[in-house]
Amino acid sequence: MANFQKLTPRSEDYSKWYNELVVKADLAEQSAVRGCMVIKPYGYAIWETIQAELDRRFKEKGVKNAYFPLLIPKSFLSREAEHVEGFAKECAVVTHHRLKNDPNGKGVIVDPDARLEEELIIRPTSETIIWSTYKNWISSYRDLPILCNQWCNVMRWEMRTRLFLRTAEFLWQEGHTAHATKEEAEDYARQMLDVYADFAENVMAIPVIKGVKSPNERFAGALNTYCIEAMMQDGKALQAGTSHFLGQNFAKSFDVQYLSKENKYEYVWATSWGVSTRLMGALIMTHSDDNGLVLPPHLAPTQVVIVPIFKKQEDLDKLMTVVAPLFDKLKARGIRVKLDTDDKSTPGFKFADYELKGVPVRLAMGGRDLENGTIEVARRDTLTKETLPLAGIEEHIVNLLEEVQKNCYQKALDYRIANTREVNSYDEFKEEIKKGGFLLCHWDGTPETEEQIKNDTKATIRCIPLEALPGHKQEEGKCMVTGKPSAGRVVFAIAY
RNA sequence: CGGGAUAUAGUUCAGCCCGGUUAGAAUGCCUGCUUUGGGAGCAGGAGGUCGUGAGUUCGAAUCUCGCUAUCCCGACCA
Repeated sequence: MANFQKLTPRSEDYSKWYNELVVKADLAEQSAVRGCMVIKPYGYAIWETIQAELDRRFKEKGVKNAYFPLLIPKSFLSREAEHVEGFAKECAVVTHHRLKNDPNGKGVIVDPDARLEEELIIRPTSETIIWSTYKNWISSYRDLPILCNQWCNVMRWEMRTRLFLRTAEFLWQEGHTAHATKEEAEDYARQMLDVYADFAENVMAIPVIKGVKSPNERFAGALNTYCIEAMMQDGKALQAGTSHFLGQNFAKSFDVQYLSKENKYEYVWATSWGVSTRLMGALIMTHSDDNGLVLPPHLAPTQVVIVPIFKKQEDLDKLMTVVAPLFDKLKARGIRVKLDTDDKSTPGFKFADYELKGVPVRLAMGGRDLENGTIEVARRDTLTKETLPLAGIEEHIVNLLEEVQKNCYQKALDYRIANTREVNSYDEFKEEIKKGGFLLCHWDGTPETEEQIKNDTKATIRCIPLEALPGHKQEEGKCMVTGKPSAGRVVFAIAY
């Protein structure tokens, strides 16, 4: 094996480990354009599973997919003052529409005569273009609700980027809904939060805290922002999804009104909600270990890999009489299974490589197993293996995949619980926050106090939990900084 | 945008301080043989405008200046 390079261990340098893992597990790589990534086939396959699972859940909620343009007229972004303030600093602007040959013979230059009358903004999010369109779609209460989603790319010109976690261009879905009443819109924003939480926990095996954002962390232009927050293995928080109740802000900015049953004009109520390729970062930092990626089975492009161990073609032929039917049986059970008969790399290499790629279950069969009627079953999450009778192994594999899925979730949840603690004084807070994790504290509800805490410690309020966390009560108290009354403990953490 | 560093083979890096024929290593890649139950071994081979532009010099990867790009720290952001 000579100088094969292992991953940097997490304990040594967590962010180095992350960067290496993303590249070595073949998920993504840096592109020629600063801040933009190439998502490689293996990484994209995982994203496609995320898309498929979410898309199905959206459709169950009555959502339809649509597509709105990449480019947004600059004037649209001026309509909603608060909204534009949130994004103005990170927008890419299209100013010209033509290139021409450089008269000095050095390739092409931007044709100065081709300046756009109105500059176009590459979407940082699509509220404005969508609401300018919804205006044309809505005239009566009969047109409501409108429940649209789009899968697309957006661009936010970030200063500092990291693969999946923060890139200048990223993939996401953005849902945009229009409702007749405030109650319906608020309820819908909440429902979509539940969709996200259900998806995160049951498919990605990531435990999340459902909550509301404090005013400082709220989406620009929203009246209320709901979120799901997850804890990474280094104790930092990562926002995994958001759902906004936008009130009538965009309806008023774009003059979207409907005629009610009572023949009165009313402004429409709105929501928007989204998750992005950042979920890939959450996935990696929740489950993976020093040997590589760990994928929960529900998300793994390959759930089971079968590795026959052979020296000669005859050996493989013999093994195939057993392994090929097994492959078919597993496939028939709906398992995403791969049979690796490649003779160009050794079993040892394959074992290490499938571990790096996070394949949940690995089956190995060689001459000894063939004689004994057994097969070696290795699970990625625990790195354990056992030799089992081949007869009826499919049933075991089906159950094992579910067990791995559950274990991934439980491990992550145990970690979060172990690193979530109540803190009552600000002095204690300043010490505890250095250790990472979530701190449950009383806060007086003012942006000023949150700002002060952020300046002192870099910690922010990740959310105001909607329900009590396991092992903790929702209770009134006094703000740890000002001593003023607090309605309940909120979650503080250092965030990604 | 401030502060620091780096730029040499596909990748990671050595060489630079102290200028001198043909710029090295590891890994990866290609070929052949031998191998295959935890990242195989041996032999051979291909692969470089030394980021870019100027300057100093008989001579520059090496010294000087400009430019560009990347990375780290800060600021900004979710």
